[in-house]
Amino acid sequence: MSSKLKDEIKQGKPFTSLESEVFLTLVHTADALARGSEGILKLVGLSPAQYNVLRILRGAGEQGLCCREVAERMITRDPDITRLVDRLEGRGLLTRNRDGKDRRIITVRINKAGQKILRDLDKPMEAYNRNRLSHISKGDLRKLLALLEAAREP
Amino acid sequence: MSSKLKDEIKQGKPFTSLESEVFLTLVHTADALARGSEGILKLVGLSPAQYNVLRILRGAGEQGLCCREVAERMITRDPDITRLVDRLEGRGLLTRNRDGKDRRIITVRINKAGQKILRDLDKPMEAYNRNRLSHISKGDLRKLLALLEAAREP
DNA sequence: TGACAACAATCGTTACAACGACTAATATGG
DNA sequence: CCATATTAGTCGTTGTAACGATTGTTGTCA
Repeated sequence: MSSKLKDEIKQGKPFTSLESEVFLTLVHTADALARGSEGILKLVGLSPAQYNVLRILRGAGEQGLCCREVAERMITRDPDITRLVDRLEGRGLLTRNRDGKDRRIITVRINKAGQKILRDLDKPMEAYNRNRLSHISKGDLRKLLALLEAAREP
Repeated sequence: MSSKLKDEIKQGKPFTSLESEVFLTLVHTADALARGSEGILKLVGLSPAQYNVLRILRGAGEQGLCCREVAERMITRDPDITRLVDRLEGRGLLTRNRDGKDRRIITVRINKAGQKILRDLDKPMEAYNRNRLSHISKGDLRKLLALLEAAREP
């Protein structure tokens, strides 16, 4: 069972370290899983980052969030939230308002249309995630989760 | 230790399933690790995909590979190898040749300049990977590797 | 207070990813 | 052996990710 990725990419040399092998396998696995979910998102014309923003805003509720907070919560970092939010606003899925005391801040809120598109995606996405990982036991999933969180630590 | 990502993204609702939580944490962790290595690659002006292609070609050695084979071995899928190879050829890091019997096939080979740029990156990349994961025991790294490989299974 | 640092968001530009249509070369099956 | 399918790679186009510079606003402290 060792060095499956090595076989797959058919490289003669072994990995230089266990850490590097974990690193490459982690990125490879994440890409493979993400690709699958992109297929679902493509049906409604959302990019993974756009979907992520909408879900963050749904989680934030009525009060909304400012751009910086959205950026901080993204699963995948994006250096230009303005453009990302621009496109979602252009499609009528969220609103922007400068309503706080601090006039630098723009509050972003998901609207009805945005919530509807998320509701339509909830079941297929959930089904995809469960299917994709259904062959791994709950115990192993919890172990994987803990190790991934450890790997993300500074 | 449970639901660290939930705290981090400050979302009120819990995850809809353990599988979804693993999915999001996996993508998030991979992104965090990949971002760090991009900083190293940026110093020499390579994208992660370009770096990946060069490493694949180094692994393939003298005989080189055709575009399709390069695509298959990529850690991160890319639907247009032509352009990717174009840029690397434009920077003089690899060569393209139509030298087989099957005249559809273009063989791509890394050259001296490409090998040099990889050699310059080897140590910093290795150091980054090891540092980033040095707080996890070898046993846990092996466990993580096995679980990631399982997660990538169809 | 007034100069300056820090911060929130935006914008200009460049390069690249993604998708599909396309050309050329080789296999296949009646 | 010819028509057709398949395969390898390329190219046109669109949208967007990335980066840096910029604008407007608020905080800070000499």
